[in-house]
Parts: sequence; C-alpha cells; structure tokens
Amino acid sequence: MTDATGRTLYLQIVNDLRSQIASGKLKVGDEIPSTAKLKAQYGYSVTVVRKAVEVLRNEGLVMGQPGKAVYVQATPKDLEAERVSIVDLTRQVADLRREVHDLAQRLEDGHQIKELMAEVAELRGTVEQLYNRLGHPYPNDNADSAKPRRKTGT
Amino acid sequence: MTDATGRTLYLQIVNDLRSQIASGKLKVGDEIPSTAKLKAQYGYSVTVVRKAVEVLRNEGLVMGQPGKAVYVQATPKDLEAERVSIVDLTRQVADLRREVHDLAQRLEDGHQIKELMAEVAELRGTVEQLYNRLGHPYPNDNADSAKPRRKTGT
DNA sequence: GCCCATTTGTTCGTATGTATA
DNA sequence: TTATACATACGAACAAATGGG
Repeated sequence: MTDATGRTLYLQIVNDLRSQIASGKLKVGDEIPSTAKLKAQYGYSVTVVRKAVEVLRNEGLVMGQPGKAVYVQATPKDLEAERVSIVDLTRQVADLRREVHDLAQRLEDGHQIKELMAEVAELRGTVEQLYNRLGHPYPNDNADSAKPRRKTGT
Repeated sequence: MTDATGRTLYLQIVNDLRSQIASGKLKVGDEIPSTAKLKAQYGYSVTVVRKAVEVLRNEGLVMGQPGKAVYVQATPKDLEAERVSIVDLTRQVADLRREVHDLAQRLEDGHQIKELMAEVAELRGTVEQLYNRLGHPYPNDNADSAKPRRKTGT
C-alpha cells in the first residue's frame, strides 16, 4: 500500500508529476507520459497510474484527450493563485477600501487647483489691464516662463 | 457504458446522490448508503459505485471514514455560495483596483498644482514689475480675489 | 484481549468503448 | 485497417479502521 516514503503508490506518482510541472520540466501544453510508459517507468500497476493521472485531472493540472494524450493544463502556481481564500480576498478588499479612502481624501484637497486656476485668471486679467494702461501689448521677456493659453481643464 | 439517459453509470449515481443532498433528503452529517448497499440498489458494479462516491468526495460534498461510513460534508448550495462569494469578492477587488488606479492617476496629475503655483509666482512678479513701471504700488481692487501671501507649500 | 464482520481506501488485472493518427 | 491512448466498466483482493461479540 505504501512505499518506502510512507506515501501511497499513486500519490507518489502524483507528487512526482506535480513537481515536474511546477519545476517547468513539464510545461503547459506538453503531454505527460502515457499510461503504459508510466507503468513501465514506475513498475506499478495500470490502476495506480490511472489513479494518479485522475487525481491530477481532478486538480485541474492536466486534461486528457482520448486517442491522443494527457496534456498539462496549468501549473500548481496557477492554481495557487486562483485558490485565494476568502479571508485573503476580504483582507484585500479592506486594504483597497482604505487606500481608496486615503486617495480620495488627498484628491479632495485638490480644491487647491480650482483656487490656483482662479488666481491665475485674476492675475492674467490684472496683467492685461496693466499693459493696456501702459499703452503697449504683451512683451516677450515673460512669454517663455508664463506660457500663453495654458490648458487649464482636467 | 451509458444508460438510457446517455450518461455514464457512475455519473448517474453521482447526480442521484447530489440531488438527494441538495433536496435535504440527505442532510449534512448523515451517512450515505455503503458501497454494498449502493451496489445492490443500482445493480452496478463495485467499481462504478466507488467511482461515484469518489467524485462526490473530490467535490467536497462527502467525506469517508474508513471502518465507519461516508458522511455528508456540505450541500451543493454551500459550495455554490462559497464559489459565488469568491467571485463577488474577486470582482470587488478588481473594481477597487481600478478605482485606486484612477485615483492614483489623477493624483499623479497633481503636478498641475506645481505648474500653477509657478505660473502664479511668475504672474505676481510680472504684476509687481508693471506696477513699478506705472509708478505706484498695488491698488486695493484686486486684493480681495488675489489674496496676498497665499501659502504655496504642500 | 481477541476474533470477526463491515466499511472505506488502495491495488491488481482485464475488457470494452471511443477518439486520434 | 491497424495501432495507440484515454475513459469507463467489470471483478477481485488486501490493508486499515471501526464496532460487536
């Protein structure tokens, strides 16, 4: 029932194949050895080999196509990523909510933009009036820094 | 291989038992019929019965205790609810991630504040120069809107 | 404590159906 | 047609755990 490692025979094959998939020795899209090859390789019965492959199939790691072979469908890492527990997701939601709150708070302080834009408009009007009172239009000395018609909309 | 319904034999038993669990005929904690009883009940081979129970075990609906029986562990509704909640939480996480991204983007555009402040400083300098060329200092008419000595630091 | 029946789980072997090449 | 391979089905046996005598 169990080998030297104390594990069941089919679980030994399962762990072997799973390790090979995880290590990249068997990549997604590759085909795992056929039942006959695994049987010859391990020296176990067909039942054990089939059972092992069936476990991998139930885990979603492989998927068999009758008449062709059993193909690697995903890596254990992929499944691990999918099997995010509810608590982890809940924690993520809480963290993200906090982050959204903080960002929204900082954005709300963005009324500075409105006030600054209003101030810019006022100052431009003042400058224009002053130039009119001086009798000549805008000179060139401050055209490089205070660029005309800057985009003010978001 | 298949019965009159076109389904495999073991899947027929799986569906039957799953329906019984879903309908409440088999409640959580109850034990399902033993392999021998199911074998006599359906007239199928032991292999088919074992396969059916194994599927239910892989689905997490039942859990067997060697020497005793196979006990109902959860209902299909439970698993569905768990799956749905995970999907829902995943969606929330995705939505919140988008929101965080958008807010962060808008905040990153906060360089507008810096540019606006620079422009304000430039314009103030221009206004001051113009007033000097006019020969008299700041009047009162624009002191209400363009407030003097506004804090420019964050 | 010991034996025995029951039950699950694992292992063995074989046969058949179906799909692909 | 032939061959290979997966999936299903059949039958049998053994180990381990449980419970009853």
